[in-house]
Amino acid sequence: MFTFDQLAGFIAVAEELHFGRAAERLNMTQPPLSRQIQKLEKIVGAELLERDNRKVELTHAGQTFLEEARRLMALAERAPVTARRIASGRSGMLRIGFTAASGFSILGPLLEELSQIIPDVDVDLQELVTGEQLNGLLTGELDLGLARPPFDKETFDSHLLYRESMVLAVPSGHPLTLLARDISPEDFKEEPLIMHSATQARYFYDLVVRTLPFSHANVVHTVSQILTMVSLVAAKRGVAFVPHSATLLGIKGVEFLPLAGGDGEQVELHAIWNRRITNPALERLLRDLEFAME
Amino acid sequence: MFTFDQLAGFIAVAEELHFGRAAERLNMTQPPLSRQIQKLEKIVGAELLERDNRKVELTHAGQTFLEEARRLMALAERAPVTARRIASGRSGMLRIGFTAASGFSILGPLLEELSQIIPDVDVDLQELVTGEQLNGLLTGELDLGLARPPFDKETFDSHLLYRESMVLAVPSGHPLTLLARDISPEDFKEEPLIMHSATQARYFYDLVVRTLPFSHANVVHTVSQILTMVSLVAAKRGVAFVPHSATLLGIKGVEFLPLAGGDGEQVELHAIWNRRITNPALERLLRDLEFAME
DNA sequence: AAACATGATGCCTTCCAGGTATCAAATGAT
DNA sequence: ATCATTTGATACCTGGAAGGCATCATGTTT
Repeated sequence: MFTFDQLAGFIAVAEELHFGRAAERLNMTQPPLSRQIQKLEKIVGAELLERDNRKVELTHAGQTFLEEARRLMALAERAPVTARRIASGRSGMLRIGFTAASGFSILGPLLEELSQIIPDVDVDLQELVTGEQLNGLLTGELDLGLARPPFDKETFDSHLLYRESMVLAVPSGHPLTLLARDISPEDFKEEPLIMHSATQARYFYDLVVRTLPFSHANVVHTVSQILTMVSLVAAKRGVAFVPHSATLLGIKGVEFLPLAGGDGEQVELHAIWNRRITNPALERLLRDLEFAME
Repeated sequence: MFTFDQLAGFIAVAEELHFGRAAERLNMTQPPLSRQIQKLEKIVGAELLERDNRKVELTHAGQTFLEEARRLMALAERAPVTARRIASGRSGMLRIGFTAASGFSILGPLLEELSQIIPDVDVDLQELVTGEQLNGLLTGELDLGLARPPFDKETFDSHLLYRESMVLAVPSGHPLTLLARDISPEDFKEEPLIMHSATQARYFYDLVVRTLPFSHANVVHTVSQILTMVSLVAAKRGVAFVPHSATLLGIKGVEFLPLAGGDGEQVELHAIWNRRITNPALERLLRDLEFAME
């Protein structure tokens, strides 16, 4: 195999059509350059330059080999640059998982911010429930998750992105909309309830069970996605507890009523990542976002 | 700049994920391979492989650098093959000039033959009068010409491709078409004549002047292209001497009558090339066609 | 705890690339 | 015609780099 030095030598001679000047350009003397070209021609197996004692000319084979040589040199010069960009996190690919509910609120601004901080990084988005995200982070299929607790603090590091209160979604025209005050547990104890799945939407389920007194007897549906929930409310199947950002969905036929109390029923969205970071783009992102990395 | 050996070493390690096995594959021992990779990483300016004492893994930068390295190696392996193909004339580009008249007869079969002998050679065709072809052959803008004498036998070598007789083109229904014998000079001494240009179509002009007695007083048009000539005949502007292959033009309203005599009025088409051949594709073509190369 | 696996390091030798001096051949000037 | 000039090729030498062998360092397995 030939060497890059030989290629550079050939390109210089092909451009100067003069061994002496080419050698000067390469900061070397003429004799080794002559030998370089001879060796290259031997390796390539074809005469590339036609030279008599007065002038140097490219052969036809030399003309096309010159193109290939230039392409090789360009590629060889670009490759380390690309590698360094990726190592520094300025380029590459970031795979982000998000829960459907996080899409309403934080995803848009976050992507906007990403394109400012790491503009050359491709972002791959996947809608996944929290459990699947954690799994992806473990296997390395995911770099960053936008999900809700609980998760293993040993394995994962996180940053609280967003905290919002729960509201009660009711069909338009429902009697409760006439109340001029926040909703209390008393108000919905008779209402048919659309509830979160205990397995698929464990975070919401746990939160509601923990902070809002309600009767399981009232539960008429069990679903895992906020969007489904709000749609069912619009269809007058019952009322539901949803995060405040669900108001952004813009579904007609639903109204959202504040809940009295105010503290315990707050839901959190975290950015979560594996403490064993291998993706330089993620590293750079976290550094630039100044997330605490305890 | 890194070397191809370093790239090959990196590719082997990246594929085996094991220095020992990679070294074996490369027919070398493990220590120099380790150093090779270290040097490559230093040159590239990024960690490409993450290695502890138990396993080897590609970093993100390493993954993309691996692709670039493979591309480089593939390109480097292909380049000499292409160069050799061109040097041997099995590939490349052949620029052929032809006169309009030669296009009727020989060009089709010749191109057919070219695609058999040198299938990977691109053929660039240009319609040029003989003088322009000779000029192109001198400057190297043309590799082969299909033209008519005269030309300098010192500079150019040639091969007679085709010899055909001249015929008289007359409008359909012309009285001469009723003759049951070949045409003699007597027959057209009163006919209006469409003549070849003395400068632009010197070969035909000289030939006609030399071999066919006619009166300049009868000349009604002077043109340089056979096609124009035949079209004017069809428009009943007169009669014209054209090579036999003009019958292949398929222009309606024209008939072609044989001329008595038979020998002197033959026209020749030659393949002509510069004796200083630089294009390997031409060299190969001539060899394979078994043209005499005195 | 001992044996094993695996990548890194130290040291030696060989080989190759580059430098200097010079040659060979063709051109051009006196 | 001869001599100086130009320019690529060759001869010979030297320094550095790459590869091999032996060994180390460290983590895993039995």
